[in-house]
Amino acid sequence: MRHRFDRENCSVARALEVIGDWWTLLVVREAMLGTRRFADFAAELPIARNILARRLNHLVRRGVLARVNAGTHGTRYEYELTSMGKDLATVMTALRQWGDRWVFGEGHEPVLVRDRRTGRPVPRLRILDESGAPISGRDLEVLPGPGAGKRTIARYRRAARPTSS
Amino acid sequence: MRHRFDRENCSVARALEVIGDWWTLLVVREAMLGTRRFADFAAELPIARNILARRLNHLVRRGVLARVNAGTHGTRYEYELTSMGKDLATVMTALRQWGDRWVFGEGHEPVLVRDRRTGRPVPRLRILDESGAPISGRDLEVLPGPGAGKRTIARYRRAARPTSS
DNA sequence: CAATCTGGTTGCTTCATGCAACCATATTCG
DNA sequence: CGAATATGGTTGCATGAAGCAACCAGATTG
Repeated sequence: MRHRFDRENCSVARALEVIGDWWTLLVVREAMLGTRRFADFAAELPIARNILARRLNHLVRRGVLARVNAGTHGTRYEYELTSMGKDLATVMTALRQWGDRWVFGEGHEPVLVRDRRTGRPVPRLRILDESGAPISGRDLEVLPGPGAGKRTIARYRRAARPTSS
Repeated sequence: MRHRFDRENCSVARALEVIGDWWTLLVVREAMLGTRRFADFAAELPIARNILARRLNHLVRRGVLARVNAGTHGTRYEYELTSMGKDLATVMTALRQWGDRWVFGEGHEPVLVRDRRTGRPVPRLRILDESGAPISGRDLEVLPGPGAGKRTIARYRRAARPTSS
């Protein structure tokens, strides 16, 4: 059976357990673009309908989407992003910018995201310190956090290796 | 057969084609923590060895990792991040912070990433404009970019919908 | 130069994904 | 109101991806 990251003590792994399945992040992307109904997701994405149903259910169960009743004469569902889902905007932006840069290349971006107020494109996300200055990769230090388990602690004791730049 | 995003005109989809497979991003995470050799990846991650081999090859072919010869009496390989790979730090940080916040919750982070110079944790990534002020989700506007195909353009003409907050 | 370690590959099994057909309920139209 | 159609799925089957264990060639060590 495919390995699950459900019990893994790592935020990246656990995040992937929620949004790491094939198609899942594209479903979220559609939701961010305003898609709300099953048929519209199915029309925008070349995804199999049974898989779409599974992904939507999964995202609802995990709290990324909410299923709201939109029927007038009975029940008819729509899907909307929760706060948890909207908060994926940062992940989505990071991923889009990485793809823009390394897959398509500057000047060949398929979509442009800009600030409606100024009309200027959204600048690249950067890892900044509290004063707003960039932190270089070499200055990033990884160590066990308050929720670390024994295994994590052992591992970081074993490896006082620098993260790559 | 599983659908491929190879020809999709969307940076998110194309980025997922590179790093979206099950396990792939955790392999990259290990590389960022300093792991370089097959056996060490295998020891840190509960991944099947044939899948690990496949992932490493895929990442090398796509330019995220480089395979360098580290043998003294013959060929022995190590894997190191390329610039393309190192640039995934932003994606990784966004994903880790999202998992920290929504899966583990504040104060229960399994690992802490901090600025070596100050000892302070890395603040949350934010979508900022050029002057450093946060851009609200409501102010993000999505439109076809210079590399947009006909389908993308038609789609955005059809849908002048706001992105969610 | 024999023993062992490294870095995989191969074969088999099980699960995830894709495709097409089907179906119950909601909605619309005459 | 009743018939026609659209919506939002589910089910069954085929194929490919991931897990497991055994195996193997070349590199390294004693």
